[in-house]
Amino acid sequence: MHANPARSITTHDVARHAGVSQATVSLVLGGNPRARVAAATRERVLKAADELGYRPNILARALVRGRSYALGVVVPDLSSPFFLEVVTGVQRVASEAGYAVLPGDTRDTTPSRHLEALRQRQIDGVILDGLGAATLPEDALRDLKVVVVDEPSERWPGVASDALAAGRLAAEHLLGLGHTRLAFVGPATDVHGLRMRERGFFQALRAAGVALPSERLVRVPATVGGGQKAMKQLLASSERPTGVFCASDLLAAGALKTCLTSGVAVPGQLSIVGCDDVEIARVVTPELTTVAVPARELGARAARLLIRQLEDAEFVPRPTRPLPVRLVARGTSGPPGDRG
Amino acid sequence: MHANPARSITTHDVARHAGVSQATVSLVLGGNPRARVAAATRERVLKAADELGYRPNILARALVRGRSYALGVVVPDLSSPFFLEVVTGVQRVASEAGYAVLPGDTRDTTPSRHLEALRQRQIDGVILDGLGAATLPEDALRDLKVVVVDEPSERWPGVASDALAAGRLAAEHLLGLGHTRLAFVGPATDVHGLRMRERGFFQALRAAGVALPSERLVRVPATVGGGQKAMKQLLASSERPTGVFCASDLLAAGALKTCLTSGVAVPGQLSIVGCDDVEIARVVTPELTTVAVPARELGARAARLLIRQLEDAEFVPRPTRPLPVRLVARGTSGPPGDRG
DNA sequence: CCGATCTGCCAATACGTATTAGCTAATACG
DNA sequence: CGTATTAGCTAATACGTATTGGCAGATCGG
Repeated sequence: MHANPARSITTHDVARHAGVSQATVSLVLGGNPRARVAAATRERVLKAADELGYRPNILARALVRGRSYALGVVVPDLSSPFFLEVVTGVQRVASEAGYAVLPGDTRDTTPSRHLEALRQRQIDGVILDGLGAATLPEDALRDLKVVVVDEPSERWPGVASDALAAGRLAAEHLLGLGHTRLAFVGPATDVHGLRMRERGFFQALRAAGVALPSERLVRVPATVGGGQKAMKQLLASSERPTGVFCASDLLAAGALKTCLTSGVAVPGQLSIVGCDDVEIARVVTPELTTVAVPARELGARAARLLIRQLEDAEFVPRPTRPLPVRLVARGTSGPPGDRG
Repeated sequence: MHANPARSITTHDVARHAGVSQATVSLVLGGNPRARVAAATRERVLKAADELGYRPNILARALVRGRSYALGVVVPDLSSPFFLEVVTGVQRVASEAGYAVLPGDTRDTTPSRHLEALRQRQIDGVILDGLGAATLPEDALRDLKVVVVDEPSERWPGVASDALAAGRLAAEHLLGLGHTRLAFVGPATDVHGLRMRERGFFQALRAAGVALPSERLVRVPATVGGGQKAMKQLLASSERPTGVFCASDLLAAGALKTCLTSGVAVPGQLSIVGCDDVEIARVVTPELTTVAVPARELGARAARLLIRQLEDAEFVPRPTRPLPVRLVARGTSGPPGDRG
């Protein structure tokens, strides 16, 4: 009935136009540089391809090569600036290398279901961040290359930030300012990176001989709203903390907001330290003191690690050093009891 | 040499296991409900597919059907919460309908180049937002279904918010509070939606007989930094405005920040109205008065419109009414000269 | 009981590309 | 000049699925 009105240019068209076979066109344009083709022929093919505006059909290529040149990235929540930044890093590196990226989060699905959808698209590999990858069912990742972010694993290679140091730096900063009544705000989670932030914080407190009673350990969802709620709770507690470490900047922003609207001076009466150093840290007033985590770099490295595995069958990933984090002292931290 | 170690289950495998032909399997599983297959046979095939854990190879399907079930979304900047929200809306609807989404921005590439990459992936259609789509080269979109967001066009169907009303509502809100020394802060852009916000604002001023001298029209990039810069400029001007409309919440957040750090009371000495109502509007203190734009709904509708075109060849998109916006009065606006 | 009609299935082919085995012609070498 | 070798190309096939034309058997009408 209807011949496709605007069928796209194929290798067959190029072949006809250049007076060679389709196979030869494929040899020239198929990306295989070691193919033996006479220089003159190669020229003719390239010229014909150019004139016709040939563009390879990546789907067809994927089908025959068994490689789709597409990667998945799965995070809990793409609206979280931290994860978004990770994905951005992945995107940059991947598209540079000719890979497409299919980002997805698990806000309205489960990791397994999402991975299933990705598998049907024949993605070559996937980057997992913030999912507690260890708890995923065995075969959700079958014959898929996997790289995990911020989560050490026997099964898969990964990249990580120095989350332990993040917690420690926050603690040392507050302790160094003279705070001893401290609080921790974070989500109840089995995500390794977040657990490590927490652990680093408590280790440093213990090392300094500072105790933290359980009423100053507040568990809330890692959102702005969670931060507000946590701070309300802390302000109402019998012995108010003078320094609070929030496991993410969103939490810290929420905590700060509650302070400002409750008339609690920051950092005069209360110091707040966040974690991540995402844009929001510099938007609120005063700007957040926080621990900078190289999210984009994490994503970029994860992508490189994954692609390297895909392109080089020999490549065996070695465990890598965690990426350093650093404390960025800004406006929400200062000595305790200082009203100015 | 190496037979694929874990080749996935194909229709052939299912066929063998069920004792039917591959064609029959395809008829049963190929999604074509009007296929004539005996109930008993259909059962056998479904059972076999289930037992083997068959999952269709979408790439192969795409190749033969000439449809990839993948959509592109192109925006200027995915780190902008507004565009991100649009993309989220697209994602939701698209994945519901079995389409994959390839989001991309043009921060480090051009629209044309990005579209070229998407074309090679054989995407079925693309949603464009904030790109000044009218200026795209003709054939960057050849044989692609296109839907534009916030941009009326002869060539392509689209969905839009009532950007004119957004500007007008902001103006009327400020005028209604008694402000007459107003300012506008926005990017220099040819993006239609942003132009309309601007136009709506100025129309309402004119209707009220309020003039706005050019020194109170400030052009800066639509970022937090841009907002800070713009506000610095306005505060330094000979006749300070008492009310400022910023074309986006990021700008407004930046403007607010400059006020807070400069000791200018908001809304006591200066009122600020943003636009978009993204999360940041409720994170800053005081919370931003802003015009809520249904970004996610825009994305969702754009996706539905695009998919509808793809699935139903008969479907002819009709121009649609712009989505309503509404003013959300929060903490950054109040009567002029009020020091409280 | 025979032709017509319909049902249910399958063989074959196509989609666009990559890859391999093999063919031809040219070159090398004795 | 004859044979071995190589360079350069092509025919054929595969990837996994969808689709169509047709075939065998069943059903129906008279």
